[in-house]
Amino acid sequence: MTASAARTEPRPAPRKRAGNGAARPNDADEIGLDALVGHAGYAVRRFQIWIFQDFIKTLGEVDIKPTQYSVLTVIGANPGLSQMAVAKRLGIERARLVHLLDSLEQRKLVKRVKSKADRRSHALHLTAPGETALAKFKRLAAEHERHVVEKIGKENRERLLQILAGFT
Amino acid sequence: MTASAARTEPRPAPRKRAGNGAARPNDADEIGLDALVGHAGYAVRRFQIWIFQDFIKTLGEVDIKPTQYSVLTVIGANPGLSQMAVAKRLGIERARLVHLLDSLEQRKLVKRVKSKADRRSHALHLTAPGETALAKFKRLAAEHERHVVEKIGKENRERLLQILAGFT
DNA sequence: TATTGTTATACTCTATAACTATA
DNA sequence: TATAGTTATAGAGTATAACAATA
Repeated sequence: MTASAARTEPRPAPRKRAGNGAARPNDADEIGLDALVGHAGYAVRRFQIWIFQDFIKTLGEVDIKPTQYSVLTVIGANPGLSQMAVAKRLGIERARLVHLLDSLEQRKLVKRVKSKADRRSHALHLTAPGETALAKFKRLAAEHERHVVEKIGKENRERLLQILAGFT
Repeated sequence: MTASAARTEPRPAPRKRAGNGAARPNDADEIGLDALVGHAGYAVRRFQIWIFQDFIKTLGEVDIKPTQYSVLTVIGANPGLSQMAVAKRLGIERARLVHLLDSLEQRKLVKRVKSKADRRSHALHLTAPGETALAKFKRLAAEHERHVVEKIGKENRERLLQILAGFT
């Protein structure tokens, strides 16, 4: 066992407070998380909420959410993709992608082109204004990414990306 | 610049495919993510989805979701907490906690006790069967945590917990 | 028969607002 | 006035199922 021993096992609850009239920690941030501190999922979820909130705020002026950004980015880098291909790649339900694309198409950022090879499917492309807009979104997203660096540090962000590289 | 240089800046899109009749990557996993690979939020979100799915599956036999587990754990470690205190500590809307507690109370895992100090608030406690059940949930959660280790490795999980320790 | 895009439904989660009873 | 718990509503997000057009 190293100094940073595995904390996979449930550890004894930190001194339970008396449930009686004694001062209970209803007030401050002295409420113990107990086993939660040993669960990666808890920290990851809280971090994910923080990071999405910052993304939404930073790209608020252009009204682009993380999922919309991911769809635009993938279409921009792979013009002609079908809706199924985008949905599978990003782990979005194809039924949901329909509504996402409806919105992006109404905003004239994306266009659905009827595929000649397979007339069931649509080839997805950015419009000319869509290309311009995406460039701006990427600049704002880079600004958001700098907020992440400010929050957890440059090296920690690098490590995080390396650790999670498998979850493409 | 080190070998693992910062990838905060938007990088040139990897060779765009021809949008014409050439083979488009609608089929395989050769679809480039472009700028998304440089965003911590994307990897974190994908990982968070994976980890929650594994948690839900691993604790499926006892029908406990991550949020329910977090509520039970915090009440177990801090008996007598008010609903507001739990909601604030875990970042849950107090309106939503009402329904979560309704469900947990119906399952006889938690009880709401009228507080004598402040008759507006409820002191939250685990029931006796709730204590027993939580012990089992913690064992299953530890099993889930071992799946995380299998997925990303023991050291990487440790590093992740350290990096995200601030997001309590 | 199977697949693509679509529509529809239901359930969860999030975000608000308003109400009540207490403080 | 303000707060704790509750109720209600609307909007995302997720999970399904079913349908039309096409393969």
